[in-house]
Amino acid sequence: MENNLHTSRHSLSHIMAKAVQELWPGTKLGIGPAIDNGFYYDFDSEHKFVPEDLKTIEAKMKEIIKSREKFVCESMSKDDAIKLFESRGEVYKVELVKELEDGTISIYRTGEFIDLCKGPHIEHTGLINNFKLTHIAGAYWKGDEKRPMLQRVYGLSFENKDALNAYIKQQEEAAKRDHRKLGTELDLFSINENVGPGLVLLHPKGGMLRKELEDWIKNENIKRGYDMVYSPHVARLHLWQISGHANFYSENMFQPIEVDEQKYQLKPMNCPFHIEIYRSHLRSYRDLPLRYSELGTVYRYERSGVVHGLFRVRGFTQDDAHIFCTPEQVGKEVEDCFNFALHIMKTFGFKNYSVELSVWDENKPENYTGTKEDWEKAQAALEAVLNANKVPYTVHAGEAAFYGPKIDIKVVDAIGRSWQLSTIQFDFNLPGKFDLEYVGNDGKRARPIMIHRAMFGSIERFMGVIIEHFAGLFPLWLAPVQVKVLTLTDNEIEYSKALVAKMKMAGIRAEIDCRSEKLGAKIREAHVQKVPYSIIVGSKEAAENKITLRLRSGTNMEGLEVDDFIKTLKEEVAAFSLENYYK
RNA sequence: GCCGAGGUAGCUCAACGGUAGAGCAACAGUUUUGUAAACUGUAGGUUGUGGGUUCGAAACCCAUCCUCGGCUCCA
Repeated sequence: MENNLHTSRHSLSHIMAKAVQELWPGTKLGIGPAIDNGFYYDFDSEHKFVPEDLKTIEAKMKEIIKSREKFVCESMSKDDAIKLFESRGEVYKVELVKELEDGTISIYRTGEFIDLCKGPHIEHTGLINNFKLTHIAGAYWKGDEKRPMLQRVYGLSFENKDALNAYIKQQEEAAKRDHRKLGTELDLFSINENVGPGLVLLHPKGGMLRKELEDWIKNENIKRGYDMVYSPHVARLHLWQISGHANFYSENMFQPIEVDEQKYQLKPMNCPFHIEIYRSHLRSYRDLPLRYSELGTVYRYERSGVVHGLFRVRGFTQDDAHIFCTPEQVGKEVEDCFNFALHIMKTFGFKNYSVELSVWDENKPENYTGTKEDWEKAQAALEAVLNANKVPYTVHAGEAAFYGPKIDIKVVDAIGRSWQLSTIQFDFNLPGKFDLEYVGNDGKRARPIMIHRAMFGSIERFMGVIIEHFAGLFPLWLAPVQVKVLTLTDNEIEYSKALVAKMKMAGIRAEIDCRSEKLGAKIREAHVQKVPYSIIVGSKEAAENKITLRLRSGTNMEGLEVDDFIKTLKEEVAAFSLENYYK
């Protein structure tokens, strides 16, 4: 069934291309594959597609579908294929054919329409039963920004109309948990035009969420033997020249600023600072491994079209750490980092994540520092950890950092895009650049190995991901407001204020809602703001010195002792638990 | 950065060449409420910004900034 769907999606892309060429003769074809939810085709056309064209194309496609035209496969020699596509002006197809290995080439005809294609296809166009064109976007030919930009038309297609509608419905539901939308609704953060693109303002509730995350990760670091360090946001450009960032990373850096005729650079990474701390003493093998951690705020110049909510910003804080160790220690250190990352996935309840091993592109050594031998050794070391832990992973060539290979963990956002969180990176560039040393047990100087790692990745991105993951319904320990006390009348204000004060003293984030609104309105507001627990106080509660608890689900628990409630709440918080999450 | 679509009140949107409006939120008053929105009123905008066209511009043109969907790139 899955294969059939893939085939019919691919056939749809042919039908769309045929429709477009009939509507706008002279349109050249790029590529047109089936994708996860449908299909697309890239066109080079003098006609600039506008959204209204989608309806026109759809109508034309429906005609083609009605005509039940056959998909006919033909084989021919490479030379004949080149001649055929040249005669039709299909320059992109000619380029594709030329890249194919010598031998027989297959093409598919649908009436007059011809496409280079290895198939398979459905038998005839009449077998298509549903599709919907969704949007137009630009896409570089062969994904290369130096090549022409083609116009890509996307379409959706599923087994049947119900499945298509279900998909559209699901996307609409997913959009409701978009962190940018929830960020405004729950008053967590804003990104303001005066401040600048990609620069985040955390409002009090977002600030509290971040504080909880920071406390948690600092604790986890300390438990695992990390030291905490702090470093400045700028440093002399000289530092970045030593590290190589000024050469290999300059495209991603803000322009230097001049102070007292010296150039200073806003930091895009924290590594050089931690290295300078390492260099502040002569180190012994007995000192290693040294693990320096910092919530380091970095600034990167991101091109204007790529910033995206909290996911891709220009100023962000990494839960960064650098581990300096001997070659013998490196395997265990990488493994510990990897398990740390898995611990995060578990604590926050992520089940849908993927592990990637990012290695260099050996055809482009000029983009990297280090020798071939370095790279192969390091990649083998990372691979060994993944294999030993029996983790499924994929290898991505050319996605390594310029200074070394890495293990990345990615999670999927509300609408299916995947974002990198944890990263564990090998570095054989910086120890050499900064001439790092330690004294071995033989009394000789040796070069330490350096590992960069971030577990959340960046706190901003991580916050964005958990906002979507929990759809704003944070587990108790993360909820910016944990308890809202709702008064029934003004007579209960005094008792309620005392309750709030008592909870605050116990370390619970409680607020009062004593507006002159009806109880229903206060409950609604607390619900919309996704507060985990509400306490309702009327004359009965105040007289008996008790509380009525209302859970997020709507369940009520009457006649509770305040002290008991505080105790249970504190236990739930301390457990960092997702157990009570759905109650 | 590139292709395309957009920026109107705090939020969601309307008006689309002829006096900028609505709902929610905010604020004030009234109401004192028992489980998902009380009532009345008030205030809030050089329509992103800067130019231009026009008797007249939120609307048309140019530039620029920002946002969104992709591409490319990344934590």
